[in-house]
Amino acid sequence: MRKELEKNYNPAEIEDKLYKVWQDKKYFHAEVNRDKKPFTIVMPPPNITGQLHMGHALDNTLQDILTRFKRMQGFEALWLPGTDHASIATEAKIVEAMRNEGITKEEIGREKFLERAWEWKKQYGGRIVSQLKKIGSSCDWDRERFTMDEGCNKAVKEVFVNLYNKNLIYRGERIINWCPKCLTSISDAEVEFEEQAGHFWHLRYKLSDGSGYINLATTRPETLLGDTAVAVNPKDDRYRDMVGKTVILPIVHREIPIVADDYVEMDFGTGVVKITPAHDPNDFEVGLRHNLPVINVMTEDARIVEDYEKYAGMDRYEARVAIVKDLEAEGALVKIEDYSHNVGTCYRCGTTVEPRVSKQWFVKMKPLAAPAIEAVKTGKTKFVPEHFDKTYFHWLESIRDWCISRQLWWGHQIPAFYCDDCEEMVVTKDNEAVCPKCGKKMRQDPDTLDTWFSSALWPFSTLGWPDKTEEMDYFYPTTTLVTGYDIIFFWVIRMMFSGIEHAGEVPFNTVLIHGLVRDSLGRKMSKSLGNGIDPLEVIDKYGADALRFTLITGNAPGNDMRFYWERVEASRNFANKVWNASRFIMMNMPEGKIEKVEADKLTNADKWILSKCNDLVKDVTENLEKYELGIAADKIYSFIWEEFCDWYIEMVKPRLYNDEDNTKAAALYTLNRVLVTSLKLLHPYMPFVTEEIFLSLEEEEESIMISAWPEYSEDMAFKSEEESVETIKEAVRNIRNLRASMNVAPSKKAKVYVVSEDEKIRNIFEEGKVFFATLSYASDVVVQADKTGIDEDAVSTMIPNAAIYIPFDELVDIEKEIERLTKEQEKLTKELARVNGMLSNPNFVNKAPESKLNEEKEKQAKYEQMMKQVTERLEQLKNK
RNA sequence: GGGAUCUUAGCUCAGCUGGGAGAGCAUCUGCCUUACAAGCAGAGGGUCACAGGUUCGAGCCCUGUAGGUCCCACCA
Repeated sequence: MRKELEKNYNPAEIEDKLYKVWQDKKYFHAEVNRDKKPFTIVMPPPNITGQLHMGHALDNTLQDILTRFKRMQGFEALWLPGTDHASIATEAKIVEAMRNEGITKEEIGREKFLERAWEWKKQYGGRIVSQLKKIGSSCDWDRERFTMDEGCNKAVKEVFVNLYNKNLIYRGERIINWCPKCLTSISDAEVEFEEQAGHFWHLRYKLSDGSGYINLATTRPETLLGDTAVAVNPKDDRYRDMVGKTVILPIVHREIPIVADDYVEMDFGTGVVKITPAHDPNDFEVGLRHNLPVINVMTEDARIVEDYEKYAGMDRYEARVAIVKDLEAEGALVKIEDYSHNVGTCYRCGTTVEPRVSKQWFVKMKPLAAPAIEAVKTGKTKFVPEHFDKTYFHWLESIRDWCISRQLWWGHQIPAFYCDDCEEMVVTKDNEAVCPKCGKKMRQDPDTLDTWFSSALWPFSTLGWPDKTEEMDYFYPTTTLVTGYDIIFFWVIRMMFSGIEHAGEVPFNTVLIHGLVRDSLGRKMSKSLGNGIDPLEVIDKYGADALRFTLITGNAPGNDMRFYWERVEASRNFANKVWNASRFIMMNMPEGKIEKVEADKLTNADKWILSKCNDLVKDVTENLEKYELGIAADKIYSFIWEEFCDWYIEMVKPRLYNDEDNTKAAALYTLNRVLVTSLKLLHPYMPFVTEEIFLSLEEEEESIMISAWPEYSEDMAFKSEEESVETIKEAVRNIRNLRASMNVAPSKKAKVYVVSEDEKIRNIFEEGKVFFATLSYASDVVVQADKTGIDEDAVSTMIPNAAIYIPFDELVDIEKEIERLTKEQEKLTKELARVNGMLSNPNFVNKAPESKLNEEKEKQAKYEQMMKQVTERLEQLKNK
């Protein structure tokens, strides 16, 4: 007995249940299977501290659609999930939690801190995973990984040592971006610039020889403590004589040189720059060129160092106020101007970055970047949409060395060891090292690696690399990477050069880029604005299928989208539509298996929808293969709703309700076949509702998600039947239109005459009489070759090669009828003018492709014929 | 300063290799027609930002202009 479905689709009741079955039956699991082709996606690992947001929902829906599609197509589809340790973000959260308890990480020490961190991971790492399951992600949880698990750890050490041995990793004292709040270095990519309102303090420095002053301006007067020079442009005539002289630095009263350097722009400000090598990356470079001393004036947390007694311990902004005041007192302050400029901030905490000179580890980027550029240039890896490759190239071409060491505890500790006695350094995969010179046990570098160092290895570290595993051999390179454009720099680029360098091949063939999900006003969803919409709330209210469908329709790849509840509602309505169509079909379905009906037993209507469905299969498959997920979804939507529900199901009703009808079996077969095919095509998008229906409908099948993807079949292409039914649809539409414009109630049925000299047309209407009658509210349909017996006052409408008359007697208003037909005539006149214009243009006739030419000729014939009909009818009415 | 991208119906957006402008929502008019009112049948609504060019033909390709968004960049 087939299960009866509820009147409305209720996602909440079935989603978790279905997901559990899928998981228990291991449908998500992939194994090396040499009989099948692999399809691989590695999931961008969400942070363990994170909670599911719309970005994850979109990202994972895209991946799930591709995975489910390929799995059904017969690929060994592996979607490998995992989480990221997110060093800075996680450490910051733990430190904060500890602060609330009144303890610091230094107090409990590294070991105890890491214990706590792992505890935290255990507690919260699972949260995001369970949330990913709520949206239906069909990833292989048996292969779930973590960027700090044993395997990843091994890969990280391997990579570090390899790069070090190739001289592609080095340690050095450089100026780096320092976050005074997170108390760690961060990479260039982790600095976000924001426009801030500030000031320009115009200062004047006295020349040591007493010959005058030099004026300059600065946005950071507090760094003056660390100034070691003043610079001008060598071509600047105004200052040429001063180069080589010295000035007295106000407040500090240190004597510093005036140097000439190209870096200085002559026409900006006074053309003079104060040089603070320790606190500005450009100044640092100038300092190197001129051998200037580097004077660090700030502590790790951006307070003034003890050397400057008066300001010692002051925060950089307090010191600014104090120093400006003292400059004024000294007569060195000329004026203060409002000025807004770009300030670098920490992408994690938003604190203004303090450039700082310190000893850090770096990856030498140029040699690694070159092959990564090449791989995209030669098409080994393609971006979708393509234009994102420009972003990729630009970044890689102008890349600077990557600072990878972090002054944090949570992360991969750098595998470098130092001897405290002889300063010897060893880089090794071993967990301990002994000094090769003095035999003493060495001390490991306390720093950890940038989170992105380990995520860069994700596509192969998760497959067992550096070991030569079967998985690595079979699933690598992965097929597709799905991610947002906002992390191309952080992640995609680093995976690319890492994959090429270490695994010997690009990590993925295609990078599918998507945009951001914004709120309905187009703003970024953020915690501080409080405008974020929780995907779980959406799922709760409307179901995961509705959320998924909303996220991938109505938007082109790579573009941002706005989130509207109305759109979710529309998606939910669609799920409900599918549900109800299925419910209707099941209500009419007899017990037992549906027998296949051969083509010669099918009606035109059956063949029409089967043929349309066949085309849909082809289109959707092609679109999915080209990553046009939104287009494919639109096609499925309009096929199911418009063609199948609004037309075919309505056409077929009289046959179902009449047990005498000898085409009933054909109708049932067709309904079933089209429904099952549509469900399969829809399944990657709406996995839950399709599965629930499929299981009630196809009792002998195990699950839609492991059923075979439909394939286009020549046997199901019925082009002439398609045309026949389209002709009848045209007639139906005209009649409905007519009735609506005349305000005829649907309950009022009327006789409909179809008049055509064309026998073929008459046959079409005879064949489709049953459904044509229902759809056009006809009490009776009469098909004939001429107008014999038709009331002169009948209303009429034309379709190509046929006229339709409805004798509405009392309702007919001849004047209005003439008016209506005149409008139709005008319309046809316009169409004819267009098509005649084209066909009488010799350039068009000579140059246009033949198919286009024929198309237009057919239209011309059609319009001429209709014109003739309309004109005749008008004559007739006017002569009355 | 450089680059990317966008400008299409009242709103939010589709529109694949150039061949008669589409969807959802909103609006208007009828319908409780035994799958669905989360529905059905209809209707209105667009100089495809602007100006040139290529082409038989341009929303789509090229050039320029205006406006918006985003990314990158060391003008203190």
